[in-house]
Amino acid sequence: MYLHKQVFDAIVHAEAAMTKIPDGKMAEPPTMSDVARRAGVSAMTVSRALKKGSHVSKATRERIAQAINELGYVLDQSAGSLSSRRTGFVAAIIPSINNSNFSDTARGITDALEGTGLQLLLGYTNYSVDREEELIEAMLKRRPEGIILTGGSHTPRGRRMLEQAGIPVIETWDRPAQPIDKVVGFSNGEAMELLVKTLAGKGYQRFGYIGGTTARDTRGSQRRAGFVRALERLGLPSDRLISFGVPPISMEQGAQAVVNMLERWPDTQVALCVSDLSAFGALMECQRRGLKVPDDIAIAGFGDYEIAACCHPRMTTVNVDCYGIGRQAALKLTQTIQAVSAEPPEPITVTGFRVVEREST
Amino acid sequence: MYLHKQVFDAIVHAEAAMTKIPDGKMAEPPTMSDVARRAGVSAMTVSRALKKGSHVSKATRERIAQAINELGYVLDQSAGSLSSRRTGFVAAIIPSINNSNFSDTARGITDALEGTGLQLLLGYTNYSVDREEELIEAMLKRRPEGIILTGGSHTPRGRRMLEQAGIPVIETWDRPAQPIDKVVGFSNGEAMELLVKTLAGKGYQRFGYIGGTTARDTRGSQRRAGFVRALERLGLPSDRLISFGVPPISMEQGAQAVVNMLERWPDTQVALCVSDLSAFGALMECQRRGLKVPDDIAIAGFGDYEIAACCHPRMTTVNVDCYGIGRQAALKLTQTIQAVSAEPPEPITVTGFRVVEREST
DNA sequence: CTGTTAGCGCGTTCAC
DNA sequence: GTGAACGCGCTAACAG
Repeated sequence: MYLHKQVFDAIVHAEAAMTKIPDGKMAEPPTMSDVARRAGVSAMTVSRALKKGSHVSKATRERIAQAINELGYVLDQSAGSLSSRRTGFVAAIIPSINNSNFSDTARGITDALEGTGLQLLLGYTNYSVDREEELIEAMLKRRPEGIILTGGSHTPRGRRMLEQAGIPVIETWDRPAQPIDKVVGFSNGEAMELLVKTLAGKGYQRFGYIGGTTARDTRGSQRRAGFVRALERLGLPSDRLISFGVPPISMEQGAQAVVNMLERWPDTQVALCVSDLSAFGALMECQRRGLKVPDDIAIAGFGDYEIAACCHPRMTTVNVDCYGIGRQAALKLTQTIQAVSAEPPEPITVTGFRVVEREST
Repeated sequence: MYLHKQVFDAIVHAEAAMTKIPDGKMAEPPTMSDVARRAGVSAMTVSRALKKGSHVSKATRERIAQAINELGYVLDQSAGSLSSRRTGFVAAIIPSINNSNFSDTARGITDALEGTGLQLLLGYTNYSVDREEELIEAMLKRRPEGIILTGGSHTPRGRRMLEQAGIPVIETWDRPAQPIDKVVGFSNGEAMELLVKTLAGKGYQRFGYIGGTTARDTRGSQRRAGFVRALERLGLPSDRLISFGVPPISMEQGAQAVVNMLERWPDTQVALCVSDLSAFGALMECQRRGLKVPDDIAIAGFGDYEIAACCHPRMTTVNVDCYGIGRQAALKLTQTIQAVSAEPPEPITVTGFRVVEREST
């Protein structure tokens, strides 16, 4: 599959560099030495010219720039990292990329990394801890300078790899009982408790809960636990729980679940859903069936997705600082990396949440 | 920031490897030689044992496995790639991760890469070609074995880097006039034309279009062009065009745009939107204003997002094979990589689309 | 089945 | 301001 370097070099230097070789195969990219030769300097000088803040005379810098241009040279960073012992990227693992809560977190990470010389390498697990373990290993093989995880549940082997990786580890979106290293998150249970209390304060008494199978979605099961806890404290019944399939939870599942709930407990006053997406599905299904929301049944979600602010009626939900979680996680990461020279950051940052009351309750 | 390797080694080998050094700094990860020493073999044998399909005796394989376990060793793939000249990953650049159309494509890529030994490295541009150029460079610095792009519009420099990278390049979600290399996509213009024709066939005559500022969203502007073209062919007016801000287009923008449209052209019969998300925003806004959809005004979207099938009334839209685009792009990529030994794939694959008629029209 | 040698492309380090 | 030697951690190639 690969030609010998020498063979390539012969061709590359005979033809113009970096064009297609006659038989259709691709040429090898030029190296720093190729650039150096063309510019009449040493490779070291090219390396310096490519790094900002290093002293190279204007004249040679320009000759090098021209050579780079002519050859279409792109630095081989993997070779550079080997030598400098810095790979220049951090890994982040999120459950799903198609979920604006988590992609907002990714955006927060990206933004906070801006200007640090660190790049984000993103992976997604589809809510599977086994897939997470695979990803952790695949990431660590590339030697990230830090790693950001979603949640505090990992396989034993995944956890062990993280502990031994010798890099900062930030767990987010949760408050793990036994953090691996640093944490940026909030209690999903408390957030759901707050929602229940807020709605109970408005007079609702018969609450139902719609969520996914608990085993697979840690944050979802914490929200459910918070739901039950809050109702128990209020002395209200807490047994109206509908579970549907595994995450990623779909809108359609919310639609089916609310039907299920109204069949079993027709006098339910308010349905709380594990996320705005299932809440939206429930809301639309109610409308389809001619039920008035919130008069016939109230509905609330979790996450404050765009859809919650835009649907009709607008959805009551819990806003969590997705973007801020990402920003602060990345910040804590870079601070930890620089901790040799500066003060190490706090091990735990608790992020806020708040109930957003809208028309659906 | 970093200690000398020697210093680390001294500490690491004095203490147990890979634990925190007393003062809180992290230890360097163990190397293959560390594992080899502990297992009483050469580094090369460790390398072989780590690679499936290579012949290492059961006894030594087990000793190595134990040493790896005890040390918590994880292969340094970046060093390996330098030597083997294979990085084991492909790059994909999509406009937004928080968009189920594109994340479905990413999922298709991931799935098609399964078992090939190739990993996906994902980047997102926020619909900016400048950001795309940055990403292309950042990706190429890590030497991907192939690259998958969204759309056919790139900066001149981005295009040049891609042409010279010496790796397969797949442009997707579009049919570029001058492809860089291979293409997996469809004509966004034709797809929108088909939607217009289908709805005209149902008797609609006064069409409006809601989309983003055209300069920034190539696929959006192609859809708009298709809209205009189809109406001209049908001899119907094609001047009812509402443009709102830059992508990513939000639901809220769709809501504002439909209001705008109904103020300017109150007798509009059907509003076509650049995507289901803006169409949904428009739909909800109409309901808020007491307009009946589709009786007072019909609405259609583009993309067949989950929300289109779930909202009330359900949304007419154009289904495009997002997942299939990803699958086929990755397939074409791996086929091209292996093309030295096998048949090279077709340069262009055209993917399908179809109108999904629902209740909103 | 296993070891040795060499070198991947670059940055560190030191010398000039 | 510039260059030469060396090594990062690993694997290809060859030898045994």
